[in-house]
Amino acid sequence: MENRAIARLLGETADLLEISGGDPFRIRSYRRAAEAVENSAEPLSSLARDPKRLQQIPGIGKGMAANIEEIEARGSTPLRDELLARYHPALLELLKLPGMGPKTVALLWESLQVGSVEQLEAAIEAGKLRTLPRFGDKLVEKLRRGVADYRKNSGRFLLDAAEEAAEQLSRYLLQFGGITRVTPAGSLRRGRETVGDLDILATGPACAEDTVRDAVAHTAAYPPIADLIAKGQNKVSFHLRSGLQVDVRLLPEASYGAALQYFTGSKTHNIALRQRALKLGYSLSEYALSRLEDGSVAASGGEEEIYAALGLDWIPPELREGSGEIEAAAARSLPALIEQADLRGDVHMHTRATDGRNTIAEMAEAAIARGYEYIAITDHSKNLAMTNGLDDRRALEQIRRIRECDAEMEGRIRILAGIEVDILGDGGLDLSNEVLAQMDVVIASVHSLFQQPREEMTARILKAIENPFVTILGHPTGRLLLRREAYALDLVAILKRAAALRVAVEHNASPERLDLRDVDLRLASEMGCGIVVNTDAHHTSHLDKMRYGIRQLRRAGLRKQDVLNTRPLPEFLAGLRRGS
DNA sequence: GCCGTTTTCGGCCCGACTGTTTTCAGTCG
Repeated sequence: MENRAIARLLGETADLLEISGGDPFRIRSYRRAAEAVENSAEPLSSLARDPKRLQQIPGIGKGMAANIEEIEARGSTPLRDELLARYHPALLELLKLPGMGPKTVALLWESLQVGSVEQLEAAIEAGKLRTLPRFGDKLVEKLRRGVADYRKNSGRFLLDAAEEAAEQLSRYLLQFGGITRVTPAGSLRRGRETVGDLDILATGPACAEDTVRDAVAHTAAYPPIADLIAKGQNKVSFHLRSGLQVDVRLLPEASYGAALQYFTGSKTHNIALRQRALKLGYSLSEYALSRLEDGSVAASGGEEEIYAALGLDWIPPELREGSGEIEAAAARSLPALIEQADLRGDVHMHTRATDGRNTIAEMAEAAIARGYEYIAITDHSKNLAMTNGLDDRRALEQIRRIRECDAEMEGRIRILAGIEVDILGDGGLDLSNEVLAQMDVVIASVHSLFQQPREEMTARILKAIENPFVTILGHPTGRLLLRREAYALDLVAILKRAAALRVAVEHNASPERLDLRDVDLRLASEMGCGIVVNTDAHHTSHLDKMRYGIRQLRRAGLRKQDVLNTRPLPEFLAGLRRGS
């Protein structure tokens, strides 16, 4: 079973346990285990036979290792079976409604036999909720709205949409005299591919205790607000019209570092950090790191000083997922993560020859403006007819135009000739080897393989990448690989053979499609498969999306040397040949 | 259920907001 599926079962058990009123600490240990499993770089299915190795994962002890083994063996645990016999699985959906926690779910179930979103809706309409203790008009109304919102959108937002919303809100907040700094925190700062809600931190003289009231009022008056969820002393929560939930905190300068640390999360990271603080005689809150003995402040203004006071190197937000980063920071062994400035080239982009918007020269100029030393023009091959894909003849013509344009650049940038070739149903390619041999970069993608029997896909991908001219395994293969369970792909076999795996930035992806997982990038790197990050730009402006790809690599803990297109051109090209 | 410079028992992160209450429970991040 895939790690993610195991994690889901453990998390589900935690939810059910919570509804049943179980021991909070036992619940927490299931949650911790779920996160540990999800973040594990190694597939647990390979570890499950060896309890000793399972137990080396922090948060997994003897009992949890046994649970995981049983999940691997038969898909559930005795505790989970018992809980599911008592509670309907649809109860778990109820937990997703705002204002609905385990206690309320249990109450609704036990007193009204309400066990699903549908039944809750019916109970609200029938006025049954008002008979329960603690259920006033406001709570019932909140649940009614919650059900409506749940039906409307239960998804997360793409990083770039969240970033855009954050920038707009920042501009508005900064108009208010005395708000001097606005910083996005939460999963946006951690660079998650999708963002569930937006955490925004604001500070400045206006956020001091005696004046914050006006700043809060200004925040709550933000025009795009669809509905206000909460307004407190220094916190405002609301939904934007897009449905994105935003939490704004207005805090005095003195506690900005502690607040930024706190609101950046992740939750797991923060819990681990607080435990460490306690051991060292401190207490950490969103206001300060303070000494337990007398409550005096040890650090609060900046993140660096807080981490330093706890004996840690500053931890980049992308690594704050509670997966060993604190231990690494204590041992001074955090990786020096790749930076955008390390990149020397973007090697996947389209032009007007197929479905791009710009010419070769325009793409090259845009790349020069972004400081690149080389690019590759990689239009589609003929199998993607709807994009006007290139056949052998047009591909040769395109190579000639690229070479010509490259010469005209007079060394300002190198333009490589490339192609995004399709892996056909039988594992063959839709351009001839004679043409592929003249390309500098051949990205093999799997558009048409989706139609094929799933159990044969591994063999077909392997056959395709055996072609000596194929240099990068590309889109949407990456996503396919990640859903290896669903598509029955042998990820390890493929990564062992592939020269390089492309990490693409999907400029037009939906949240469901954008699910490249950090662990797979690490795994690919460990298997000796090169990593290439590129944008798949169809327009010059798409080149700016590279920053999202960089965030993904950073979250996977990758360094400059792990990524091929940080290298000078000759070494980049050499890196595309497996084993060299 | 996990974990150990508090080490095999007895701990386990912290604070704010809301609604329905008059001292607090539940939810949330």
